[in-house]
Amino acid sequence: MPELPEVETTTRGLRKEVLGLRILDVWTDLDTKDKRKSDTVANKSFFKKFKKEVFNTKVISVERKAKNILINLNNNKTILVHLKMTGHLLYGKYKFIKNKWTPDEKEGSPLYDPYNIFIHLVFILSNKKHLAFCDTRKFGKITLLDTKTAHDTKHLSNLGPDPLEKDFDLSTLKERISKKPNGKIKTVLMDQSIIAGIGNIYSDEILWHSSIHPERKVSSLNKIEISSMLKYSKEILSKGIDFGGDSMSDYRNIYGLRGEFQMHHQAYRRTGEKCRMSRVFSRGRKKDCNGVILRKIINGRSGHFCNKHQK
DNA sequence: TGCAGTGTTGCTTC
DNA sequence: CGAAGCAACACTGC
Repeated sequence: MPELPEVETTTRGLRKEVLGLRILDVWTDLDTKDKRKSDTVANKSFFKKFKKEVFNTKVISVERKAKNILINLNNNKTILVHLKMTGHLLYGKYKFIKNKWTPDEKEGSPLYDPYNIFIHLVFILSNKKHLAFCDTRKFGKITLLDTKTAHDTKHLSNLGPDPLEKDFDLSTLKERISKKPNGKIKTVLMDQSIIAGIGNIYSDEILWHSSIHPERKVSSLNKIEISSMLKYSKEILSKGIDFGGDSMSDYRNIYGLRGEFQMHHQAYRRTGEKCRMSRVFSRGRKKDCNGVILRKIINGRSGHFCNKHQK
């Protein structure tokens, strides 16, 4: 479920563990004929070039751009990783047994949570540890770019600003969403070319806190509502990072451990449960919403929202 | 058992 | 051009 907070959590982990290390080798079992993946490591001939180019390079910095992870190397190349639906980057000591990579418990890399790990690519690092790319559904993308022009490539050039950027303010949000006046707000919040980093979970949460129905047309939103979305976009995404990401499904940090944002969902996957919104009036009097969380497919994604307070 | 549902994105179709 | 549908893949849960 990697959205901005999960990708940021992984990026911070990498920054802590792999800066300064060299890449001594790369292994993969990916091999697809899918033309859309011809410029990624899933393509055999691309992987050959990739392996040659990253051989013996040193990791000098790690950054995040929207939901992309950029690992900058000392040869002016950048490894770009997009986790898509089920991708993880895991750091630790692994062993290769029976054609499969497994965490080496003797070396302090415990078997991760009760889910099967599908390691499809492994970087062998100069400290004898590994950076493993684990991706059940194999949607993930790993490619190599020139550092200097990385942001001008098709992978990154069409991304809108990220709500956690300091200068992302009310006028930025207004200007960005106004590009899709007829769009449903949930869909527009998730459109990476409009605003980058928000996906299905966080859009549901942001709209619940903002008391806005996910199907509201952008052009119908007033200034107060847009301010509210701005406030909660920053607040909820930051909270997601503070809790180490959302592991309701299979996201894990680089140590294979769960984040905890799923314990703080108010809307996402709470279908049929009672809405927890309550309004506080003067003299501390509180009024509960008493609504129920509904689930509805909105432009192909399942949206969760309160039938009462989200208007 | 079988099928609907799953965090993302990008290509195809209308 | 823009919006919607669907495909990429493999597993989980009802």
